[in-house]
Amino acid sequence: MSAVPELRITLAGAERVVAAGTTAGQALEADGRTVVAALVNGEQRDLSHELADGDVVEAIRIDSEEGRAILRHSCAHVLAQAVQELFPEAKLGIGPPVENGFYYDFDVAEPFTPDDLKRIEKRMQEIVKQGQRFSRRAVSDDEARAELAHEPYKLELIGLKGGAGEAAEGASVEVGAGQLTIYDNLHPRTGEVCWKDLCRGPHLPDTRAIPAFKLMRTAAAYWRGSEKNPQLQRIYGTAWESRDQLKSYLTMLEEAAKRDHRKLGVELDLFSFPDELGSGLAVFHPKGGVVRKTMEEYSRRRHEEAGYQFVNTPHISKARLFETSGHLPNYADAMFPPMQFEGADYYLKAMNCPMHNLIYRSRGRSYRELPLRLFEFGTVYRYEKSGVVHGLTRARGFTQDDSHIYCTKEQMPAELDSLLTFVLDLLRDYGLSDFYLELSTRDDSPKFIGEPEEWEEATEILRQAAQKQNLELVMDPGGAAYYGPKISVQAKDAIGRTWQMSTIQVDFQQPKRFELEYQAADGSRQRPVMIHRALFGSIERFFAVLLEHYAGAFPAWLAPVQAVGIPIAGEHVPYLEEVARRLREHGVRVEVDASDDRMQKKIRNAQKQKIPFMLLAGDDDVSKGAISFRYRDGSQNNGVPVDDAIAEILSAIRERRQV
RNA sequence: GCCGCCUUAGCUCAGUCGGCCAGAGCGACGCACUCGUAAUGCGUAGGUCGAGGGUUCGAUUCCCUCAGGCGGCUCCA
Repeated sequence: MSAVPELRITLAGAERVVAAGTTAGQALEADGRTVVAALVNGEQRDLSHELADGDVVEAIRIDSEEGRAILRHSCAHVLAQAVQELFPEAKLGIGPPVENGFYYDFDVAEPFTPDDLKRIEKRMQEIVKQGQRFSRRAVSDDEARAELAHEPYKLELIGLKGGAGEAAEGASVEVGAGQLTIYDNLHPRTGEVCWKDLCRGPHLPDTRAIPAFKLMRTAAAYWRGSEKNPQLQRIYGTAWESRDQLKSYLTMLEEAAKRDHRKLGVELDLFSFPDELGSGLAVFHPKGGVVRKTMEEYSRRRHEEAGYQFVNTPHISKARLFETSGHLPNYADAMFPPMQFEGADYYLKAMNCPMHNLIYRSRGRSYRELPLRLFEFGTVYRYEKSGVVHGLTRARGFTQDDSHIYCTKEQMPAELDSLLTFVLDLLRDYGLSDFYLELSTRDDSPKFIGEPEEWEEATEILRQAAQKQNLELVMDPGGAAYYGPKISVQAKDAIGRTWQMSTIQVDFQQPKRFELEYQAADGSRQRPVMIHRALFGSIERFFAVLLEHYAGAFPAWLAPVQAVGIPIAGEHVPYLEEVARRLREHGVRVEVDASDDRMQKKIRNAQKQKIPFMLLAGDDDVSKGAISFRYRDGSQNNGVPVDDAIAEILSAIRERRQV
């Protein structure tokens, strides 16, 4: 034993010997600005964490995902401190980091105003500038209770310790499973405790290590995520490792706002939500209608090729059908209330499957018919609560490209496999290319019905089908439909947001409830398995996703107006009309702008309408039997012979190419 | 459904600390202009200031209720 005991540690992969009492920060030679925390034996620790013999230490940089989360969490503390200084009666909820930012929940008598937010942000800046130290201190449960006697929500969390996963989304950052800790914010010179919070950590070394943050908005949120609990006032903020990063995040938000489908829908005259119809009910205008028609026609063709049969079903039905399907007992409150007449209750349909089951059942079925694939663009109506309606992505009336596949259990693996491939291929044709898959399974919630063995079997088959696609597979326990597990295809759009697109669900329940049967080769009667599958999810939602993905600049095959003729002067209109006539013969959606606007204005208008091809013609073009292209990016291709121009447009449309 | 904010012309937005005929730009319509790659000029029409109720001598403005929208929460078969 030497006088100064030594520790053997592994630092960034290399063996090292350091003096006892060395902190993670010292070992890493961390500046506390770029390296803000440490990973010790796989656990996140403060830089001030004292190392033990055998520890494996790695740096956490502020510009890593983990580092940003720590930064944001620390920033949430600063927010809470500022709020409690300005509103001493505010009680603390939880304050975790979230994607791109953080929030903190407070119980206050009055909701925060935009003005309050400004004051809070200003106070936060002062705290950041002051450079208060985050200091960790272990406490017993009883000590914590005594110190936090005036914080009822924190006391509740202490009581839930260990079951933190169930306490609330994000509560695990307050209380981990083991020892409770409190973080004190210490004044940089006096060392006096300015503020403290129950927290598992880790944190930045001090508040000055927060390079850039901004408070974003306020909102109410239920305590511990349950509508039975009181609502707290939540403040959302964002924080980044540099001012530039903050700025580019804010720019990204602006870009996202610009391509919001609700805004583009008005600007491009695609659809609207007349108040007279009611919330969540859209009408498609001619330009939106033609995009939709094109999407549907292509989908129909592909389904035909893939062996689907087309069916049609009505929009309302007697209650009995939805009792049989199990929807009414389980999901009555998501359906519009019934209409009564002729002594019966009629419901607007909220799903197509029960009606497809009736088609299956309309006569005896042979194993030779399976897999039987029924397809319908089926419009459904769901009573979405008033606060959740959101443009076309969350509507009360929408059309599913819905199909139900009836097959034998043995056919299921092959069917699911080809189904997933079909779905992904089709999505790629619409221009989405970045996917991952999510497998939603049951948990022990009572909402899931059916035998656990059936669930396991179906889940396993889905998992295998998913793994064959060589895509990332994310598990979603508890996210299944009540009747069976599902795979959903999540697609990333042009600015990196993910959207749930197609879902594929296995259902053992409805075949039982509807007593669906087929006659097997051996003459016995067997029960088919049912696979629910919507590719777009809903046409309206898919429309919105594509609209945002392309920021309104649809590829030529989908664009409402594919080409517009722009005469240099009025005398060139007949020439362009002739070009347009020839294009129309090939089914191209083309207009000639014969208005008395100036040519430059016509270009501007076409540009704003995001029309793929502008066809200009003046004397030069007319004399050569040519036209001049202007594309959406502003580039030109002048004097192109009309035949070549037509060929170029047709090939872009045929190949579904973005131009 | 819950919390907060919002609703003025087709669109985007001024304005009214309660008071004469409520404004602009874009768009629409009309006239002139006929122009080579993102806005020609002039003129005209267009609003029971989201709906209903209340306070007031007087309400677009203040209060209440409802509808619709936005941001969250909860929910999303």
